[in-house]
Amino acid sequence: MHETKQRLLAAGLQLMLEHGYNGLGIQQILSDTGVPKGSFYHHFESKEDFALQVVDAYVADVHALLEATLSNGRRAPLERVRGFFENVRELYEAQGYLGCLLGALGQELAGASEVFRRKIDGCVATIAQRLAVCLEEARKRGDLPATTNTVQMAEVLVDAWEGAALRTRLARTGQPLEAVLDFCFGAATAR
Amino acid sequence: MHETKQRLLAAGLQLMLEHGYNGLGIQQILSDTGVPKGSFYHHFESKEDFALQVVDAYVADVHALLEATLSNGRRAPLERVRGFFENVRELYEAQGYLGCLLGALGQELAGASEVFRRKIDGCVATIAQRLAVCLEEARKRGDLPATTNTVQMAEVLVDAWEGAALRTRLARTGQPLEAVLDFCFGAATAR
DNA sequence: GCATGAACAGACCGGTCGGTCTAGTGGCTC
DNA sequence: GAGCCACTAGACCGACCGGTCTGTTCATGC
Repeated sequence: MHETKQRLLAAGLQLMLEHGYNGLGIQQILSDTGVPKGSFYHHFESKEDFALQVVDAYVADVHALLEATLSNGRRAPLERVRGFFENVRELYEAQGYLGCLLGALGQELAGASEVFRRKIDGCVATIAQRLAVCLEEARKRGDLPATTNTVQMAEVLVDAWEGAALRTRLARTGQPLEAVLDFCFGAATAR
Repeated sequence: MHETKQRLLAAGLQLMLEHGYNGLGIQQILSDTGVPKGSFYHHFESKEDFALQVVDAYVADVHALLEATLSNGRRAPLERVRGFFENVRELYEAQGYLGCLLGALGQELAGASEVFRRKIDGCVATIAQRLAVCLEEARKRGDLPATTNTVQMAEVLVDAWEGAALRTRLARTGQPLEAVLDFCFGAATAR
């Protein structure tokens, strides 16, 4: 991918986390990156197109992290799932506790834009599906009660996580993230 | 309170849930309510002042519901807490699954506005505190394990709920709300 | 019947928005 | 070295933004 385009996407991720979609003007992206407007509209059809590509880049990173953590055969499957979230928490910390881009854009735009609503819902669902596979593995090993609905549990895990990410954004602390993990993982196993 | 002001606040709640803060123009509020701009700026200092008052009205409703459900002495305390969330779920359903205003504005504005960040964080924390009181009552009765940290549990409950509310907004279903409640209440007691 | 001030009414303002347009530039191919 | 095209560059556009201003209406107290 062209270097200018990459620079724009990287800046877009950071700026959109901070200001949201409507709160972020094209001009600010251009000033921050030193890219002229002509280049921007050469690489992207519109602001919406740009934001959707920023989301794509973001979820690509998430899936890379999923791949890296979930397929690690040496750890127990439940450990791998928790390890994934712990890794994401560290990422949030490095970004100054601004939460999750999917949650931020989802909240802001789901009410007004079907395109974003569907897109982000799909991204979240896909992430949950990958976690569900690993949870199912744990269930079969007896690490989870045999009656556990692992698909639903993965959904709950992701949803609760997104809520904790929002709180992290509000309180500027990582504490909600830890708390939600402790609760969910403590709860799920000891049923 | 003046009737015009009330009309503006009521419309503001609905419109802000749908379009967010930055996505909602003053003009649209005025068209929807038939109120001229002069009246708007007579009742409110600015758009920000308006939004903060919309939030105030929203949390006042939430606290009224908390009062109504939590102080009901006939039900067990844990039942009352769950009953509160069930009531909120019905509210969301009536609004077409647009989620929670605190979550929506929190996500959109926490990164850019300290005023909103602090305000909404405070509102969420206060709600959690009231739930914690009821959870503590449950713990003392033996409905929760004696070791339960009820303050933290209340926080987790609220955070997870906000996450489910976001998902509800994305998927336009009440299902995530039910799932998170089932998980949390099933988990908390059977530890 | 007159003064007062809250509330209504909307024209108007500068600034910023997303987006377009034309021009220029550098490097590749033949 | 001519032609081509991806890319850079930024002036420019109409629309719309939040907010101000001037004026009017109307209920109330005296």
